[in-house]
Amino acid sequence: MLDLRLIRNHPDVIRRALARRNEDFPLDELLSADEEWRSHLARVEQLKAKRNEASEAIGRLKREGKDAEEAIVEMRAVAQEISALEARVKELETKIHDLLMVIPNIPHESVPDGASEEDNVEVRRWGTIPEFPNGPKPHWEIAAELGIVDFERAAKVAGARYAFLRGAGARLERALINFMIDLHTQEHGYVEVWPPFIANADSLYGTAQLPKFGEDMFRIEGTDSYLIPTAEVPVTNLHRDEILTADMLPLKYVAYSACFRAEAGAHGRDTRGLIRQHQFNKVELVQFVRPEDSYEALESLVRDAEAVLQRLELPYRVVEICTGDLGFKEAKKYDPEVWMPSYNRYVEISSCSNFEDFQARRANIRFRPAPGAKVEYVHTLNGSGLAVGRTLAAILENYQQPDGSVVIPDALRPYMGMDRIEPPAK
RNA sequence: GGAGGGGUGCCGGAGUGGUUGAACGGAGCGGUCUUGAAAACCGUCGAGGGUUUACGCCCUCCGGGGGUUCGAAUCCCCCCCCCUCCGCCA
Repeated sequence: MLDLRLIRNHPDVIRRALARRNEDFPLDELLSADEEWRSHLARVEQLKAKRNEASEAIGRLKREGKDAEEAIVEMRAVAQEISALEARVKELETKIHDLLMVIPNIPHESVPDGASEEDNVEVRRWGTIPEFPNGPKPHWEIAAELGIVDFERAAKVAGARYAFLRGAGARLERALINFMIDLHTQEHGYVEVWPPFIANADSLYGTAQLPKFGEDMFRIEGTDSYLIPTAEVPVTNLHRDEILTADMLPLKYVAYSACFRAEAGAHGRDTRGLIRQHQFNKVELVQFVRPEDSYEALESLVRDAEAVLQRLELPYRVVEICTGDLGFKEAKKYDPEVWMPSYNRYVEISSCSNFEDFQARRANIRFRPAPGAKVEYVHTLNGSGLAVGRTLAAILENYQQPDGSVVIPDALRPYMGMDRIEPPAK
């Protein structure tokens, strides 16, 4: 959510932001609703002031045992006028609020202009792309031959876009989760939390999945709760409606969660393998920081995500997302992308964003900069560190061997208890 | 799921229709005292919004939403959450 006063006083700033995003938004409608709201509000408040004054006088008269009937009758009329005007005020407030909920965040000045993902900017590459003389096998073939992923039975049990991991596959998933969390807690200063995997509508408004993206989530029938699409939701909302003290910041959390995505509109994309599932595991990093620190925090957040790829010795690049590809709530975003041999390209495996105060305003997360000072909104950030299923796929593909086995990256061996996944004996 | 109790400011905790935005504590902030600190004492101290060049003025907020009333933290209705006991369950 943007600051209504910023919109009111600097509509040019908003207009430019919308243009950079190539986004249609009825800004003039919002501005005129705001103007009308304020003029009605002024009148209602005048009447209320009058009423308050009269009510106090009535109280005084009654205490003195005098007759107050005349004033009461007069105020009865005023009360009616107030409720009529107030209805209009509320209507306008609802309209303004609804519009504020769907106006996207302002891209940071440093975000490259662009129309689509074609215009995203690669900022760095790391690692060496492996060669496969006989061509790389896709991870779903490798997994099938190793007997570690079962899509068919998952389809029988749950449906399309679910997976059963088995044996070393299941263990690899679990090893990755533990490895990632340990790295972030022990070396990057994050506090581990284990969140609920269900969140209520208030939380989803707070982090801005709602109202615009309800279709992408699984709603629990008969409730206003949803399966979380990412741990970002519960972990950011951990501090909803709170005033933090300055010494708590920066506040850095790492959380494992299963993530659930209905993926409306994704039919036909990445239908094979582990890349796009309705349920997947993710280790998420979430930070609450002072506003002046948030861009520095974004850089270190990306480095924290990259560290996972480096430890696993997976080749990757980092892409800076352009204005046209930037998500609704993001002010700036970097996507680390891992090399996926069978795709012959880099594939998104993390997404690290600074939301500035966009989520903090919605979720009402504030802090007191100094004892006695006025409260301010914090800045929130988050990033995957990393998407576990995609990491597993990347390991299978990048570490595949000519004999059908898959070597386990060194960093993972203590967690796996093996240094190689062997194909079953025939 | 059933029964009972409860949700008040940064925290604790009063307050059941008329100067209560809220007593009293604590924390914080400013000051007196002190070489310094502690203690003591004095003062200050919620959030959001409208309006104003500004000082200020005004409105709203006591879990959320409706209602009654000239007037509601206080009365009525619905909902949510927390606690205790019972049931169920891992």
